[in-house]
Amino acid sequence: MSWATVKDALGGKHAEGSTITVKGWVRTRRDSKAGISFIQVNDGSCLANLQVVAPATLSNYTGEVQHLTAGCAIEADGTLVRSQGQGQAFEIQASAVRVVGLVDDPETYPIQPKAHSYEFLREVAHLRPRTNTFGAVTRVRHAIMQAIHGFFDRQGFCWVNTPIITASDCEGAGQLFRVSTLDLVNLPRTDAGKVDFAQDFFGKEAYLTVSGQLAVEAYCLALSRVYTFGPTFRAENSNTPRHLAEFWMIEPEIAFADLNDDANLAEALLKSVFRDILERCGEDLRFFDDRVLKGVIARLENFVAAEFARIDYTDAIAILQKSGKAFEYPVSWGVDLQTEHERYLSEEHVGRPVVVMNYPEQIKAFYMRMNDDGRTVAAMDVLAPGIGEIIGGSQREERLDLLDARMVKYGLDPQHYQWYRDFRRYGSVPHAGFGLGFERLVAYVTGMANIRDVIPYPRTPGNAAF
RNA sequence: UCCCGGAUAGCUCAGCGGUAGAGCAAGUGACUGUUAAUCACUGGGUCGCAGGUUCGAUCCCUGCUCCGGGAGCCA
Repeated sequence: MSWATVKDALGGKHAEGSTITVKGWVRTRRDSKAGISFIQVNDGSCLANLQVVAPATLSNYTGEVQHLTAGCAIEADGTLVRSQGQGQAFEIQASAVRVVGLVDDPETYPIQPKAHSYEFLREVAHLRPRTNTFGAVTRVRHAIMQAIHGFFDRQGFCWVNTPIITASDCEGAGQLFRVSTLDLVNLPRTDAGKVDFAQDFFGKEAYLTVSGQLAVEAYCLALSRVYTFGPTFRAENSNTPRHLAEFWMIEPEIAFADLNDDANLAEALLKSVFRDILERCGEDLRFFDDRVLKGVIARLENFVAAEFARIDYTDAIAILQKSGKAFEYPVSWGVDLQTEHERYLSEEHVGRPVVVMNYPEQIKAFYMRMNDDGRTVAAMDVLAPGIGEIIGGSQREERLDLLDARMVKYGLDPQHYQWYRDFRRYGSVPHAGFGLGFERLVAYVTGMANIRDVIPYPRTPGNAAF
């Protein structure tokens, strides 16, 4: 590109005194009757704005420059100079300011130079990337994605693109979105009166994926180290700051590995990503620390520095029972841990990330590996202070007879999982993996409290706007 | 889905049984190498929707819609 980014202009990538062009959107304009206007320009390349100093001698000064308002798109040519004012090292002494796109009606332009509520900004999700917060979220989200791919690449993993449309009638987790081309108001019927899915696009019932795990296990048992990273869909009526109907999930799967290897991988991944972000996203993180959540940087630094605690579910239950806390949900062996229990364990009892391992088999999915005690499975959850469950994973049941037994116990027909059972028939090996909710990770890194504000266009029950 | 809370100007909010206010934003002017500049003036509202009570409802009551917080489900 033949013009300079704001990031490069402020970051010393262009020589002082050189003539450059910048292009971006006006954040604010201040006029001085001494004969100049100050235009804060942002192009999203970084958090900071570039101050364009426009002299009254410009031919379009009174006609255009003095009518610039927040949101207008401009190009400015000028000399990069040290700023005479406080607040920025460099600025542009403009020789020309061209208006590329004006704001039709400044009074109703939603993004004003003031604090907006997140709730309001969700209603203008197409314009909120123009705010400091959403610009920073977008850059950090990108950097996290790069950091994840970078980590796996260095570790010899292959990124496997598992299907988004699936015909597996039970992937194990959550309500499914149906995918169909049938005419809903005139459904084809079988003689028995049932909907005739044989006439549907795929010749059978199909859904959006709730997990790529079963599909990626096939590649794990050939390439040893693989992961999926893609959109995931859950049709649950969840209305919380931690749930989306459409979100992105990372699911690594490793062969010749047990639950401890799995926990080691989870710890290494998270720490590697946080280290990268601390190193790469300093300006944006300082903004989050200052304006969004005090202490978010220290939280990341502590996360990187501390060893994860690891406790058995059975021990966790004992700890909770001895805590003396009056929990809303009573604790006993066999119950799933509630949010309040997870918070106590990670925030109060150990004060750092904790991996809870080996859960009762009846509260976990059919594919998890039965432990030798006959009553727990090799499952783990990673609980982080301040966000709760961020990772859920397990060692997979690699023994066919035990897998079949668990399927039957869950009311699943092994006939429907022949391809999945094949892995256990042909060169089966111990393997393990986990699921990491990408938006929960972004929320944790940025300190944003609501997951709807770390994805560009959130999909939640009753809301698929934009 | 359950429990709480909310909906008043473009935005953030205050207010009151007698047909509405502030700050910011916008427009105009003054002033100034300014930093979410400052000052003055101006325009801007079916007080979420539908019923009910009342002489009169933005205010009280009922229903609905939407939003937020907490919980469940989970990543």
